[in-house]
Amino acid sequence: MSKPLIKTMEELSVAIGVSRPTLSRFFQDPALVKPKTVARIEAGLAQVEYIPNFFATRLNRKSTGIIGVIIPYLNDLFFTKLLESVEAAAREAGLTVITQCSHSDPAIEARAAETFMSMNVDGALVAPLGDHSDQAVQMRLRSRLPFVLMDSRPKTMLDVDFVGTNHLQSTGLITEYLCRVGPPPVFLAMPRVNFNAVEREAAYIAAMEALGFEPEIIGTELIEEGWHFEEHGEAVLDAEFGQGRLTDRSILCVNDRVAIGAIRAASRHGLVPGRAASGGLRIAGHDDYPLCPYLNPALTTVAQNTDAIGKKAVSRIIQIISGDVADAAPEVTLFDGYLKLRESA
Amino acid sequence: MSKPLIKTMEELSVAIGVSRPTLSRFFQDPALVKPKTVARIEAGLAQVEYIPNFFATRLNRKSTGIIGVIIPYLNDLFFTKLLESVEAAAREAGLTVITQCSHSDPAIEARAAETFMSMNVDGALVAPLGDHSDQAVQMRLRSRLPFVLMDSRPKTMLDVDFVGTNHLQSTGLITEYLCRVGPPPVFLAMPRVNFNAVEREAAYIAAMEALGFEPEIIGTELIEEGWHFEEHGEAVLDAEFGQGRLTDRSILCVNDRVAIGAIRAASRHGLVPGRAASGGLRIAGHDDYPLCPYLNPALTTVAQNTDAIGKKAVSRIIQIISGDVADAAPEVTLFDGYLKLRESA
DNA sequence: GCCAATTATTTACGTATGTAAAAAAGGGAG
DNA sequence: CTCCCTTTTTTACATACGTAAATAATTGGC
Repeated sequence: MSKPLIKTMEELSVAIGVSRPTLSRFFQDPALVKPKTVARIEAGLAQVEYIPNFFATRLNRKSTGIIGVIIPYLNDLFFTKLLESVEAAAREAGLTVITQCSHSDPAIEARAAETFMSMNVDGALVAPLGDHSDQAVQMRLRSRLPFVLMDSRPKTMLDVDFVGTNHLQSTGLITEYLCRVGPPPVFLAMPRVNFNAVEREAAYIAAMEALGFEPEIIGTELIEEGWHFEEHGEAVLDAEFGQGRLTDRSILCVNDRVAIGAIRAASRHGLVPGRAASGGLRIAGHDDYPLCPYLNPALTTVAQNTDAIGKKAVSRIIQIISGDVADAAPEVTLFDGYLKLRESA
Repeated sequence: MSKPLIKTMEELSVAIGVSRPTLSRFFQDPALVKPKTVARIEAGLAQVEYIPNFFATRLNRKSTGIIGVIIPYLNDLFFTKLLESVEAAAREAGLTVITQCSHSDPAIEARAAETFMSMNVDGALVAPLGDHSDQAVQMRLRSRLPFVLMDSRPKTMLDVDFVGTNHLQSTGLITEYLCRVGPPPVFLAMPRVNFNAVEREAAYIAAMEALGFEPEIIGTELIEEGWHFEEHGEAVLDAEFGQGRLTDRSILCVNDRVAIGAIRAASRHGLVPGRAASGGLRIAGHDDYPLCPYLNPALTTVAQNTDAIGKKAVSRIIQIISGDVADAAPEVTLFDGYLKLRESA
């Protein structure tokens, strides 16, 4: 039933009767070995169980064929979507991806970066934690190997390859939409610990001013330590609605998870946000979180093109790895968001 | 600004003036080296940039200190929650975790298993894909290294260490609850590609029969290729409600993501499921998906103790690794679910 | 069937670190 | 101050495989 287990290429070479280096070349690419020998090796391989040691191969090769990916949270479908896209693109390119999650902890994020350096990964793709990221470690990582930032970019790391969403465009788009179909929106922000959040806030202000409206921003103070997005959205609007405020306004949430909380707050106060709503309340989000179509009401939002972001991040890092970069000039790629009109606004 | 980069322990040893093996022991545990020498090494380390090579260390150590984790999907917060728990427990135990995602593809799952074997990981924690899993590869993995199954268990792998939820209890609990507060529930199942789904279905039947009710099951036929849970739930109930059926019944969904679709279908038909609902429609789920409290209505469900499952899986694999297992007898640990009464039922 | 050119295989060395056994250093008692 | 014992450090070898250069085998042309 179970084939004899062979641990090293050396053993395998005596078992099959081919030299070890030939086997090494076979495992890298069978085309490098004479077809007749290939057949002999494959016949032998069918008789035993052997897998080349991952560490030994990576230790010796010029290139490890690994790209390291760091994402900040796991409990957010936006990042898992992004990760799916990255993994798919990497797989297609024949790269192994090692993912590490920061779990909201700068120390863990820093250790992940060190792990990647110690692995001699071909390149690193990182979606940073935010303000709390240990930027010294990030810069060290960047200085040592091909490095592409994804999703959000610290103000102190502007001179870095980056792939993300054009928040000026995306937030502008939804702001304009909301202004077109109803009263100018209030912006439901969040504590300013996240670069994208701040950027969206700024984009909202710019769009409002361009349209001649007065920006109004709520929800920037931290309500409770250890908060989550949904909780935050619900808490802020619960307080507002409780005082009878904003019940007939348009509310643009900094992201969909906050909007989910916002919708919940609305329903707790007997309000039904919607385009044709009786009271005039509208709620919109940002990101196109996978569950948006299933909310009640279904959430109107701006989609981020996570698929394009992931693909581009991988293709860019491959480009840097292969060395055919025009200059030392970092490339910044921003994808446009697109409206997802549903029921809530 | 940037310290001189040192690539090998050898270089470091001449730079500091300590022998390489002493450095090796220092990096494994500074306590193995004389305090005076430790001070000298640390002083030297502060002057340069050096990180021991990940592959070289793992290649040589008796134990790699790595546990491999396989999860089936990334786009499901249940698994990300489980993964968070596993990573936290592993970190506490000083283990490095390498996670691979199957992306619903048995071939990828199989490759992940091979990667772990080629890494000589200390142990593997796997949440299998389901029917489609390549069980030969899994069994090979299991035969070669400490192996613990999480979340769901193929019928062909009963003789394996397993940590999961007691679905007989959890599904029984919610079934009984629904029977107590309203009409006996219909079970909204799904195509039988998932072991847990089948188990919950069976548990539902058992609970209903024990209570003297006739089980009713819907949604087992596949409606569309490439379906997702939410979509499935919505499609099945949309069809039912469209024909005027089930609108005043209790509906127990095989999991929360299906329930999310179910609630959506209800709302599209103007139905508001709830304990005090006018029409008598009730909807309940299983898992306590993180967004349940924010749905409209908030979803009543049975929570799986993902935290306990993750912790136990890690402690069990550590136990197997350290070799102090009573017998070759695999251990099966099932955690009870607990009711989360909210609004929908 | 023989020789040169080409391709395939092997020899020999390299990779960065772990580890057992041997050597050296240190520390305390007499 | 010396000797013995303990703790550190070093020497020497091991890990599993990649790779350039040298050697052997193969093929095609004559």
